[in-house]
Amino acid sequence: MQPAALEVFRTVAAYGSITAAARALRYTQSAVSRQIAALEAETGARLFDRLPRGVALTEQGRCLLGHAEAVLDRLDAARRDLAALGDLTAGRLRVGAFPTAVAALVPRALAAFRATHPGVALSLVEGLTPGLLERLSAGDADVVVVSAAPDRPLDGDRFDLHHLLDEVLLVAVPRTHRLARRRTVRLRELADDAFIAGSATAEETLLRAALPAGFRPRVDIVAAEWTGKLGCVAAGLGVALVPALAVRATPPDLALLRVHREDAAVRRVFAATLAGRTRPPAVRAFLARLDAAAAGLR
Amino acid sequence: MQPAALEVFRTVAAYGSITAAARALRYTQSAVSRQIAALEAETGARLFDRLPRGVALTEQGRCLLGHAEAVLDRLDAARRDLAALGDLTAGRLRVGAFPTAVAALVPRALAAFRATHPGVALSLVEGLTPGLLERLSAGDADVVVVSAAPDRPLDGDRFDLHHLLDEVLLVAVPRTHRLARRRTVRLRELADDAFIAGSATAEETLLRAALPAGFRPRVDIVAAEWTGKLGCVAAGLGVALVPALAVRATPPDLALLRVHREDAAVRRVFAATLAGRTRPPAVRAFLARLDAAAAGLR
DNA sequence: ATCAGCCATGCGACCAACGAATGTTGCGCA
DNA sequence: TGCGCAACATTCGTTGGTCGCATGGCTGAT
Repeated sequence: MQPAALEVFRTVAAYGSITAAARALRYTQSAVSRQIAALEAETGARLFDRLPRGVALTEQGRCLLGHAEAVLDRLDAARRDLAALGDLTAGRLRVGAFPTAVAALVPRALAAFRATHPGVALSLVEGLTPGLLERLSAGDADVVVVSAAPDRPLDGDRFDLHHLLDEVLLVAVPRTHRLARRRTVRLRELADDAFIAGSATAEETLLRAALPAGFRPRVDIVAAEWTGKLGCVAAGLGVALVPALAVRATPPDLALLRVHREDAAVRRVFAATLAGRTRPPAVRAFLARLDAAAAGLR
Repeated sequence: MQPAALEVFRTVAAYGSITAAARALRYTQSAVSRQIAALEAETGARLFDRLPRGVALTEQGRCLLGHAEAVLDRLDAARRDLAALGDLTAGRLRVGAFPTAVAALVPRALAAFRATHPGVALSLVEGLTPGLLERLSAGDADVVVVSAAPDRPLDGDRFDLHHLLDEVLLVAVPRTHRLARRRTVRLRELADDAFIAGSATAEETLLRAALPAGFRPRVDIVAAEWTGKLGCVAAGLGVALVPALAVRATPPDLALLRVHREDAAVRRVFAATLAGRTRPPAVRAFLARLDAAAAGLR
């Protein structure tokens, strides 16, 4: 029941002649004759009636023909699908990323990926680093973009980590602020400024951890959304801490200043895949897009 | 892409281990390892990630697995179907027969066939001999029951003819008829009797041809159906010619007499299949039932 | 540090399938 | 009726693929 034999069988059935099929397949007549004989021996059924001019399918031959064509078609489909997976004209890519990466980095990479590989089905889930790595381990994601503080590195044994960039912390100030022309500030220079905090959880878990232990900003206003937060800053109500990845472009009515690296521990951003697993072609191509997007944001 | 390789692939995927799959398949580990390697070379894709403990499917491996299982399942289905066709637990049988054969002979054979092979789908079409042979040639019937006068034999080159019986001509007479106790009559003994003819066409084409040239029966009544015809005979309105195959059993109120063989040319009844074609198992089995049914009617 | 488990690979042997040539059968033509 | 042709079957020698056996490299556990 080898596919080669089924192909021979199908051709003989189509031509109604062993000799003609042999010509078409560029085999000798004896080879085709023996292939058919072997198939008949294996199935225990006579598949062709030998007529004076050629051969004709028997009932059992017609029965097998349908199955044979289905099998050969399915094998072709398998080859096509595998090739499509290889050259990225089909397939899927399941990406996970932490919230601020979803703001600009990952969407840009996804857009570039889709532009060149429109056949690949994309999906994106947002989550926090531990949950994302859990998804990756469970096989529910192909690649996840995660972050880690330098003093708490990720498990390099379980994951292959592809370093994308180091996230810097920015301070958004009004254009009229006294430090608006500076490129870098120390946090102690902002000790007297009013801080506009973001949503409780994100602010607590992400930014607070990044700040040095001694610094306690004075919080006057809490704004849940980034737009509202930056709006408050632009209106002169105070200043705000912003992860660099959260801003797609510098708004015209405020200034973004880097926090001095000694004041804010940068978070390292990686693309993670399962260790020991070969990265599917789609993942490899997406990593290249992520690199480009990260370079644009650096 | 040989089925054996796909089977190995499926087993390795199921066990997650080349060694375990080899044990299950009663192969050596090296054979399985090389089968997988060959499959990867053929597809141009890495199908498994080699882990410290066993192997794990890659994305492309999962893609192939679905196709491989479909192919293997279909091959199993093909084997089952062929076996079923061989042992008559499945398949179909398309029978054709001329009208009087449909009265008793063919239905009895079909009933016996169905009793032992309930899985085979049966179909029966009624027709005249030329049309039936046309159907057979066109592949629209598997076996046809046909009749022929001895002086006009069927084309033995195009058809394999299996002789079932010779149809005798009967005369139906009332129980009170002067010849009712006889077993055989000469037609000239009925020269003064009134004949009840059947439907015009059937009577003309079938019976008239069977009668000797010199005999002209006196026709008083025409009755289209067999039941009405025999009813008229029972009522004493006359006598009627009846092909033996048209009567399932002797009605209680009339007598059936054989016409002397010199007076009526018997029609030979055959089961015909295409010459040079091997008879499918269902046809062979049905021919045996036809033989038995014919023996019962002889 | 040694051991055990797992996969990859080199080697020799075997079997299956191929091509070339020949045999067999049935049809068509002179 | 005999011959030639066309198509399928069969035999023989060769070749390539696949198996078992053995070995080696690697990793995690005792």
